[in-house]
Amino acid sequence: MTSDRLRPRATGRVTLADVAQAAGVSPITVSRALRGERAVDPVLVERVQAAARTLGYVPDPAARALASQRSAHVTVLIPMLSNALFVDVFEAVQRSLRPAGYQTLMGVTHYNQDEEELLLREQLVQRPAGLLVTGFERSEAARALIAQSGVPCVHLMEISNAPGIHSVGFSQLEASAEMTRHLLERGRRRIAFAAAQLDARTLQRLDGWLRELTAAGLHDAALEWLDPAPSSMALGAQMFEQIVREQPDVDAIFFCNDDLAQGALLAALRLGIAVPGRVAVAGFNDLTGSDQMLPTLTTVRTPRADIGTAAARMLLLLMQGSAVAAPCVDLGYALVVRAST
Amino acid sequence: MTSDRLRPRATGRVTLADVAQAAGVSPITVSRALRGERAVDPVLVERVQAAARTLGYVPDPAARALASQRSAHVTVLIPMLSNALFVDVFEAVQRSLRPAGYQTLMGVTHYNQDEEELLLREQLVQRPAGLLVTGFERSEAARALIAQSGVPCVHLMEISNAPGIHSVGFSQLEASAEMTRHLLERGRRRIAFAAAQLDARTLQRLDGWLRELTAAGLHDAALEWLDPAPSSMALGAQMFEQIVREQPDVDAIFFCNDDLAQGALLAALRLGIAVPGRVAVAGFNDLTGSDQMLPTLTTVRTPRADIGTAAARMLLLLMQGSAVAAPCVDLGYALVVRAST
DNA sequence: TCGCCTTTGGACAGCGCTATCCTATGCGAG
DNA sequence: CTCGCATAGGATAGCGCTGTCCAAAGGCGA
Repeated sequence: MTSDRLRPRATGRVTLADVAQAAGVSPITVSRALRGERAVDPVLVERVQAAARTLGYVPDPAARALASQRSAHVTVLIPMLSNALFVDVFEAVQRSLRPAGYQTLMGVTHYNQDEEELLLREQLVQRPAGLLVTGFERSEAARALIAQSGVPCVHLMEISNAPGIHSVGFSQLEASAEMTRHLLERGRRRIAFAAAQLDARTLQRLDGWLRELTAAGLHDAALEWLDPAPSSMALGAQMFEQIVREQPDVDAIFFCNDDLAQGALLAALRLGIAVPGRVAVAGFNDLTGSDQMLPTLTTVRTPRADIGTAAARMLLLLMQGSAVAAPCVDLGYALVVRAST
Repeated sequence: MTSDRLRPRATGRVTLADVAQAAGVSPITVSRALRGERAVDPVLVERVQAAARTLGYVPDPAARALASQRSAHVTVLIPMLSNALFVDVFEAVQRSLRPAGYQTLMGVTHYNQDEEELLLREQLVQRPAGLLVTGFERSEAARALIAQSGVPCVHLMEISNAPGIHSVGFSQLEASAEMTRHLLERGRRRIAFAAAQLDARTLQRLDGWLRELTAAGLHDAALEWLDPAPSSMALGAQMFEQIVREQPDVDAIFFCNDDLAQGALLAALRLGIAVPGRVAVAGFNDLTGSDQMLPTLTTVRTPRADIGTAAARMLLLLMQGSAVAAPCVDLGYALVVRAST
């Protein structure tokens, strides 16, 4: 006979031991049968599952975490919630992870490395089962924390072929280069690049634009407009006004995010500046509303929901210890040509 | 002497016992000193804190949850992430709860009662320290789950004076009524109400509009435009076109959310319909971009960040067992009159 | 001075689960 | 027929912390 108690738990909770008693097996067998861990006689599995169902047994995550030294939590670190981009990624992640029994915890770094490091420290203490982080730009200490923790980690948004690194994203640089080529093909020659929130991805987009303009022999430092402030429609409007005022010969502006571009389109309407007649406007990410603007906004559709889904799938594999066939998944992007160019 | 082990833990983790040994006290004293629980000699507290700092001790949340039967998690249930409204509430909540040592877990119900009930079930198993839910509209079973769990719960967005209920929000009905009165004062007589995503709050806004129009003797069922689809700029544009086509004498449209109203303003531009000349347009929530529209959008500013902050503060009190002076906090709203009316 | 009550430290016994080791059984090879 | 090995169930011992009870020390009124 097993050693499980006969008296009910003080807490009133249905425990493994209760199920074990009902099924006439030992608690450890219940544990194994329910988790599908090790081989258990199918007949017993059936009996255990029936007992668990009858008693309404639900495993206690805290006890499980304590005994096994790992939780069923996945921490997702994203830069900002006000950018719909990351909200979409997060929701896709959660949608994939929840059915697999994982809780998703969101940490917002506000584009701040110190804050990210602190969040990482706080989260790793909880022994998350997995980690999802945005991009590769972080402090040395943060990098070390991740590596030392041994927690499986997948990087979002950008891609890298570095050994041991798992990433799901697309080439920000190539996406930006493609948009720049599109503007060149439309005959634009004075193509400005306007960016806010100067994080790593923004700068990669800057590089893509730079590469193409340089290749075409059309680069001019006066065409670079970088503002470290957070991205917003208001800022886009303001940048647009400034650019057309200070560089009247500009015939296209490539904004590094759609919210800036949307603000710019509205500013153009206010100022009576013809788009794309006098100046073409392009955005990035294909956010909500870009297809409603006047004119509709040409942009780059980025696969943010797919990134979330694929990253979650990869993390699931890593968490169960499986090998990942392709540790670097490039989901690409799509140029969406609308009326603004 | 105490019974703490001398050999290091197998996991290599610094435990309470290690701190106890270093400080020369029993583990339970360390526990109490660190939590500020019960009275502990200030001298010992000092010594324990020093030892903990030196050893880099961090409490294990799983062990704590198992022993105390409650976690340091707070679950926030919101309807939708695509509505910036809830994202803002959530961020404010997290910002207030994190410094207090609580983890925030977000559950998205997609405006679906079954999904909410399932989420609640999943979450309550984890014995969260607190619960934040949106509004009062939920299944009987969900209500019972919350009540039986004994987990402190604060309701967001709407307010109620019902006994035992804790809520932070504002009167959706009064806010809507105020906007309707504003339109009436502007001389509008055929004021349509256009809503999507027909949840409880939307319907309260409908009631506010209805009350004022009825009071003014101007109600007409043909002015009600309700669409159960999710709210979006595209839908707003579509509704605008339909309304002006089917009810050409409409001289104002009050949209129940800013994204709809923004879409409507853009549709008006496309169609060459003068706003507010031929028809005034009003929104609700004062979302990003409403101040950038052409014309800028008249709307109701709702205190979403404040709701998150105040709700978190109230929950913190409830979680520590304190009495809450005012269980129903009305944070009000502000009519923001801009150019579209 | 005695007895009672308050204050504060500690021992003990779990919380509910799983990692680890051990044992019993069955089967094929030699 | 024996040995070795694979398979599957179980006993044991925690994981790291806190709730509960107990005991020792100190304070104070009668």
